[in-house]
Amino acid sequence: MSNVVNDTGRVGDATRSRVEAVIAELGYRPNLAGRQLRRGRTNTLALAVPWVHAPYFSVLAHEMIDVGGDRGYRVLIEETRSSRETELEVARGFDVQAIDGIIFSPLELNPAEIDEVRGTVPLVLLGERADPDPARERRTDHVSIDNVDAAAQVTRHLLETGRRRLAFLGAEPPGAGRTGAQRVQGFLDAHTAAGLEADERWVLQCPQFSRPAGAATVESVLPRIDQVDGIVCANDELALGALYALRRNGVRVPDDIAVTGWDNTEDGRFSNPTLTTVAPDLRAIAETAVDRIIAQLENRSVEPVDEVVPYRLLVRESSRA
Amino acid sequence: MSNVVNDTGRVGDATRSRVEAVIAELGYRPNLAGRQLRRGRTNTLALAVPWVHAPYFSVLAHEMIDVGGDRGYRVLIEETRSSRETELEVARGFDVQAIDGIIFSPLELNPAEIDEVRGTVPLVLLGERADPDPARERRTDHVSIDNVDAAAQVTRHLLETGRRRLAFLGAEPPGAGRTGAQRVQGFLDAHTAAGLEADERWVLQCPQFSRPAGAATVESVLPRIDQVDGIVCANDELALGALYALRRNGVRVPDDIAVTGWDNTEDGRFSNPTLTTVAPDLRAIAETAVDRIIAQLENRSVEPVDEVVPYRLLVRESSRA
DNA sequence: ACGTTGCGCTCCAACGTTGGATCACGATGG
DNA sequence: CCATCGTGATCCAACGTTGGAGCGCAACGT
Repeated sequence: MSNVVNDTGRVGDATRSRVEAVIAELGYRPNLAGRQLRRGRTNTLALAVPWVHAPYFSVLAHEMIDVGGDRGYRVLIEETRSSRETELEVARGFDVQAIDGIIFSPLELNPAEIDEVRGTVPLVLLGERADPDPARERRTDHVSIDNVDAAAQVTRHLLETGRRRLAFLGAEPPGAGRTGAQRVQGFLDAHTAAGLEADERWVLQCPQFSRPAGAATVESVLPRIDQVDGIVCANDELALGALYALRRNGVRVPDDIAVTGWDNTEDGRFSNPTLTTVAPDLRAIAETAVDRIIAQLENRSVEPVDEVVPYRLLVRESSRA
Repeated sequence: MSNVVNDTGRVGDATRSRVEAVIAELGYRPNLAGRQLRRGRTNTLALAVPWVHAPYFSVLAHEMIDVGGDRGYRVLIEETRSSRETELEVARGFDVQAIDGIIFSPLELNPAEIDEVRGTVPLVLLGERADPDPARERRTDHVSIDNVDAAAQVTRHLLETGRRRLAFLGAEPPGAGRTGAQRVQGFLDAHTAAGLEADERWVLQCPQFSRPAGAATVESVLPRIDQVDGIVCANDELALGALYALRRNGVRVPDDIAVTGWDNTEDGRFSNPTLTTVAPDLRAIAETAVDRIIAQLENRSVEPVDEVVPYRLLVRESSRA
């Protein structure tokens, strides 16, 4: 019977059609638990992200589900809620047997910490590239765009269109390897390359990468906002929050201040003004990540890789000269 | 041993701690497949939505995951991609044994069609209320806000603030019980109640409830856009698309035309102008839905219910007088 | 001293699937 | 006519968990 369902073994034509008839008649569906128990595989991948409802992650989830489906895998979404505890659970390979592999977009943990606790479950990290200690040998697959490079390119774009006093919104302390830190690095690099010096007082941190946080941070520097003529934001949500706060206070974008985002979320494509942004190739990220998991499952290429996928700079109204 | 893990049966203190020590030492985690096979339960619910990346559904998913987690259930997301085929699979109770219950937000199927094909898996429908044949006996649980009532309230709000020639964006043919149809109904009801007559030529359909679709539909009626002074949209995304198209063409919101949305997505809270919207109580929807599934699982109250959860009208800039 | 009670430990079948091992049978070759 | 071979059907153990059945033992009552 399993030979008919899975088309294995030697089965005669007569028996085959007889079995098929019964299957159709009873509406038989193989029990996944039994199958899993026997096979030891679930054909299920987990995608662990901080929040499903963040625009970037919801689109990422959509792409992963799509790509996973193409490859014969169900993808289930796990929310870490930016909790260190939950992220550690994920890195350890939570719920091991129920899942064939984990695609993990960490927020609180850096690659070194993940390498330290990770088990044997196939794991691919998204979104971080820099490491606290770059010399350290990586043990885990990794997929992302070149954050430093992309941030430098946005910054150069603003400098080249005549903006001179730039702020950065969504910075994070260097050394921990967080996303915000890498993007700040590119921001600073671009200044140096242009023979300019970035003003450290305008490298601003935000409690989260959300619209309310972006708006609140801009509000807090409003008294001296006329000192800057451009704001590079670590993501679209911060940028949209910034746009909101600026508009509320009569600052015109892009006339008085240019604003750029990151992620190419749909909100930024339809916002007023439309948002200049860094557009990572999400499809490529999803495909690369899923394929790496499959490679690990098949024991091919045990060597951890560090895949860099393309991105594009999309210039829109918010940074017009 | 299972007696220790699950705290069942009679176990002495000595044995208990001895077993616990071994569990800790080996890092034992119960195998879910084995457990499921034995127990016949998975403690997993499926949430089936058209798209994960639509803002409304991504927030809904977030709430479901949260509420499900509180109740001891993992929630996994299924994308139907607005495919009739996939929706039928879901209604039939796809992947039965792997899932304890399904929370289903249908797009293409109406309640009657779902009742017809549904199996025995606990099922709760979201978002639709009207039925092609209201006299028909419902067989499936149902949770939503009162769409007709809410649409009437938005429309009344516009009429009361002096708007007189209103359009509706995102209509759907009546009779099929689709969301858009119910909201149009409320729109028409409010006109009648106010002793006015809605202009049928301004009841506009859209291919999808998305920003691009909203923008495209507004573009298509631009030549005669000065005939209206208010647009009630079937959701926030359509409304944001409309705002975009209007702005591109020099129509001022709310000065020339008022625009309202539906869903209270974050995009509408930070858009320019901010968007008047109908805010369904998502938390209540999630809690009610999950609790109904659990009730069905426990065989309590086999009677299908039709729960109506609260909503609020949030008036923002886009409909100011 | 023996029977009874009940606590707590050990044992084992069953959940459904799978695929190798085993077995039955007809065909072919010597 | 018997031995061999190949085809295809059937059988069964194993995956890990669970909870009831069964059993040993100590405490208690008579």
